[in-house]
Amino acid sequence: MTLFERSEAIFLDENVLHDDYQPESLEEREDELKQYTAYLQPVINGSQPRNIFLYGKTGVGKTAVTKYLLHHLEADAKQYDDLTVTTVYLNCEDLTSSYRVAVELVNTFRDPADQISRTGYPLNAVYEKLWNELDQIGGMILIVLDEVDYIGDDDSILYQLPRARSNEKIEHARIGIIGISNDFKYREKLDPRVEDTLCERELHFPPYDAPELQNILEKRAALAFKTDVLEDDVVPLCAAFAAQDKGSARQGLDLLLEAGDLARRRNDPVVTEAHVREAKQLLEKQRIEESMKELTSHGHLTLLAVVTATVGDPTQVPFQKQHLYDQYRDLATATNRDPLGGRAFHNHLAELSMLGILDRTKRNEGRGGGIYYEYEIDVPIDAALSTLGNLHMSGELDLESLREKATNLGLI
DNA sequence: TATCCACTGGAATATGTGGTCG
DNA sequence: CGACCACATATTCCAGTGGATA
Repeated sequence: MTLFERSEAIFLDENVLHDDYQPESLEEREDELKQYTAYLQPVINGSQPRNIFLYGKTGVGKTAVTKYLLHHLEADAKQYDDLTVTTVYLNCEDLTSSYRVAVELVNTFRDPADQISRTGYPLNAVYEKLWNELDQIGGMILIVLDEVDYIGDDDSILYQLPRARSNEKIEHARIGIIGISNDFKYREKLDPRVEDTLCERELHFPPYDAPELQNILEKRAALAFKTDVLEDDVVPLCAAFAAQDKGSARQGLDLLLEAGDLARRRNDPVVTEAHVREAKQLLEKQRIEESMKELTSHGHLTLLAVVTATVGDPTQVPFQKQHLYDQYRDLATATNRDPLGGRAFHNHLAELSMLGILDRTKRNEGRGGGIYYEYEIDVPIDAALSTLGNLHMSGELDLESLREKATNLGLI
C-alpha cells in the first residue's frame, strides 16, 4: 500500500508561491529599483556606502527588491579584484533591543560552533566582539535590518554601526546600513543623531493596487500552476482581496497557495473561486490561532475570562474591565495561580485587542460613568475553546462544560 | 460651566530567569 | 560561588480623559 504519493494534479512548482522564493525579475517596481540601484552605486565605486532607509507596508516588495539587488551587487562586485562586498540580512522581528541585534550579528558572522548567548555580557563587550568580526571580514559590508522598528527605544546600534569606522573601532571595513520598516512614523521616533545618518537616502514603497497585484500574481501563477487548472476569476479574486486589505503581494500569494492546496487535498481538478474564499477564511483562522498560542498563561486566562463572562450572561455582552477582572481572578484561583494586579490585567486585555482576538470599544458615560473600554470576544467561541484546550492548562479547567453551556445558548 | 466618574496609559520601580566571568 | 548583565513581566503610583449631568 502506498501511503505517500506525490500529487501531480494542481501544482507545477508550489515553491514559487512561498515566502522565500526569489523571482528572476521583479514586477511593478521599476522606479524604486532604479532609484535603489543609484543609491547602491557608491559601493561598486569603492567609496563609503550610503545608509538607506526603506519604508512601506508589509508585502509591497521592500524585502524582495532588497534581496534581489544585493544578490546582484555581490555577484557584480566579483569582477573587481580590489573590491569585496559582503551583505548580511537580518530580520529584527524578535530582536527587541540593540543588544540582541548586536548578538545576532556576531553570531551570523561566527562559526556555528562558536556562538555567544543572548544575555550575560555587558553591552560594550558585545560591541567589541562585533567590531572584531567586522574588521576581520573587511571590505564593504552591507547590513540589512528588516523590520527595524522592532528594536525598541534603544537605538544605539543604529548609530554605533555607521560610526564605527570614524570612531576608529574598525579600520578594514566600511559599513552601510539598510533599514527597512513598515511603520513610516518610525522615522520620527528615532534619535535625531540616528535619523540623519540612517536616513541619508530614503525610498518609499507604496502599496500595490489591484491591477498591479493581478499582474504580479499572474506571473507567479504561470510558474506555480499547471496550465488550465486555474479558473479565470481565481487570480483576479486573490488580487482583489489582497488589494482591498493591505495591497500586499504576500497576502495574495498566500491566498493563491492555500487555494491551490485546498483543491489538491480534495482532488478537485481545478481551482475555483470557492476555493479562494475558503482559503481566505482558513488563513484568517490560522493567523488568530497562531497568535492565541503565543500568549502567556495569564493571557490565556484573560481570554478565558471573557469567554466565561460571555457564556455566563450573553445578554450583557460587551463587558467592562471590572467584571472581567472578577471572572479572571476566580479562574486564576481555581488554577492555583496568583492573580495579576489590575494594571497587568488591563495590559493583557489591551494586547488581546491588538491581536484582533477581542474587540474593544471606548465608551464615555460622563458624570457617573466615566471613560472606559468595553470588551467583546471577536473570534468564534469554539475556536477559542479548542485552542485553549490544546494548551498546558487543559485538565485544570473544565472547558467542556463551558463548551456545553455555550452550545445550549446557541453561541457556537 | 464645573464637576465627576471609571478607568486609561505613561513612568518608575521591582521581581525572577537565564546568562557570563573570575 | 558571587558579582554583574539584559530582559520579560508585574506592580505601584498617578496625572490625565472627556462628555453626561447637576
